Amino acid sequence: MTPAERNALLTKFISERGLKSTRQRTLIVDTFFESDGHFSVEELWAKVRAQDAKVSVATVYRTMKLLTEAGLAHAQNFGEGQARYEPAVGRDHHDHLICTRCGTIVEFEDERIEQLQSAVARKHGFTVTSHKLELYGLCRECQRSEPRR
Amino acid sequence: MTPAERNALLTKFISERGLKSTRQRTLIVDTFFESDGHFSVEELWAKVRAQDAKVSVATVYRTMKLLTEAGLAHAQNFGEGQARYEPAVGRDHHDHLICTRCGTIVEFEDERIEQLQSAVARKHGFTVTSHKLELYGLCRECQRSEPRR
DNA sequence: CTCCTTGCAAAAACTTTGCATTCCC
DNA sequence: GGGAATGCAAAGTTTTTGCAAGGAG
Repeated sequence: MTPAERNALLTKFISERGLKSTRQRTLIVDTFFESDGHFSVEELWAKVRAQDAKVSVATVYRTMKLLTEAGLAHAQNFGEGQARYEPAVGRDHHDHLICTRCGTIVEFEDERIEQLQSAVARKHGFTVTSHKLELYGLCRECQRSEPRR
Repeated sequence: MTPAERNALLTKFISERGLKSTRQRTLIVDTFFESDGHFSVEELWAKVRAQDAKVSVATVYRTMKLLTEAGLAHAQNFGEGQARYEPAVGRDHHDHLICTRCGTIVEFEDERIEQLQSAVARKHGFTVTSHKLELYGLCRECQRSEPRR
């Protein structure tokens, strides 16, 4: 999805709710979508402050909450004690492979797994609205540099 | 696995490391394994304090960390901002179906999903050591009592 | 006796909130 | 001008840690 399309969605969301578009908001949102990855609030804050040193963490938290409510970002919890956000719109659903040594996160998707998940849920009478699949291990590089001991 | 078997593992772990078996430790461990479920530290602490009012949270945290290192418990992070622990040994691996309305947690396992996960990891050069699969939605009861609007 | 463990309270890490001020529209 | 957003600092949460006192082996 293009920045223009994303901005259209955001503008709509903001105007529908009587919210306002501010310098900080714009900066945070642009920074977040610029390089898509998986940001912690702290990392995002660092990037934002590089452009405007006076933006407070609170504003970053508030903006990410807003983006999440607008459906433009998803909060992921990889068990590090702090949430990570990732862009959410215009991207296919995907899951994560996480290297426990270097922290690399690889995204993947597998239609067959999704289907099996639906089947399992159905069997238990559940209606599934979302899911989270994370595989933890060592990436190729870390397997090399950290030989079995 | 029987309490006896579990205790054997724990005793081994403790003696191997020069640790000690204390009243509090025993109480917390027994309470944790007694009714297997998914406890937050706070819930576990409440149960423990019902038997010994003077046990501190810190001890519960320290004991659960110990159990985790010993491989007898696993920390799960369902994104509530606080971790939940579940017994880990002598049970087959399983994943979770979580009702987002009433909080019910159903465990399931599916060999085919596991196989597909391995295949995906291999394709990306990862060696997987663990994984987490959670399906979020409404359980049968909550679908009934919360009709579509 | 030794040194591990505990309780307590303080500290840490992450996130939210209250309030006066500033800024959109 | 008026309501919304910001910055700041204070407060909340959850978890960890330092230290003196107590306890297991």
